[in-house]
Amino acid sequence: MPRKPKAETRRSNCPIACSLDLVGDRWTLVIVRDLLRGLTKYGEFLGGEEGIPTNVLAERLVRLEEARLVTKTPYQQNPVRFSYELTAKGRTLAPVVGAIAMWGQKNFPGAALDPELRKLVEAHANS
Amino acid sequence: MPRKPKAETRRSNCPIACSLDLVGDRWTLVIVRDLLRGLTKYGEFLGGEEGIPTNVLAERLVRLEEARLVTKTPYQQNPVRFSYELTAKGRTLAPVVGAIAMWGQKNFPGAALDPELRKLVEAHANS
DNA sequence: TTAGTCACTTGTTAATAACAAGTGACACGG
DNA sequence: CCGTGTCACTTGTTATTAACAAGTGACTAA
Repeated sequence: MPRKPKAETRRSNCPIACSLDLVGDRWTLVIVRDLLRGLTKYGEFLGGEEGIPTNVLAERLVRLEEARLVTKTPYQQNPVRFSYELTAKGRTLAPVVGAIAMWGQKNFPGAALDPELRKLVEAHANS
Repeated sequence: MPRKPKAETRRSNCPIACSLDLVGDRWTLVIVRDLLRGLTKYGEFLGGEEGIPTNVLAERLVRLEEARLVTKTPYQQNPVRFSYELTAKGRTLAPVVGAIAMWGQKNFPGAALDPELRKLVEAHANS
């Protein structure tokens, strides 16, 4: 069951399409949102109010790691436990998460952004 | 043929999660990209270099219409043909498409943004 | 009459997501 | 030492969605 042909075939040279092949799904950017908020542990992501399925979370984390947007480092031994953090490259996603957050706030009545996250996002937004 | 229960259940009140439920997939924002570029006809979207499957395109267009991001209007009779255009609300997606485009340009070597689109995106970006 | 275009729709199969349960390594309490 | 519990996953199974292929209806032009 070696599952890794991993063709890495771009469907086009458009930067939008390329980006969407990596982060264009319902879950990846909510994980990035949580990483921006400072969450680090598997169980913390799992416990979010959206209720991400565990296998989806595990798969996305390895994908983000492979793309060098996230690092996985042990924060304790016995038993070994890992913490996930955004790399510098991963943090450059903040403006896209911010733009989406702004758009969502305007267009979904009642939707409110975590204040901690809002500060982070406003640091990148200008207007 | 019961058409749609249409639960419209938000998985959370987070504006990011809400937005991703609407536009968080591999195709929706490439359609929006093409709309921003001024494409209007079904066949034009279908003919893009990414090669969107026709049933996916049809489904996304009704979804965008239902969300009032896109209007569908006949531009000729005999036979009737439609043109698709962004609404004012739809055009407010420009900053998120722009942020994604910028990110993709930085992170996918060789990816180049359509110049026409770049102008549009730079009008919304500041930095 | 025949061929062709456009904008879809309708299958059918392949891939992915969602849900449920299980696993291994350890810590702690009795 | 033994059972119970936690954490971070993995493995299966079913449901939903995407991809691919083909067909349809309303025309136009030859």
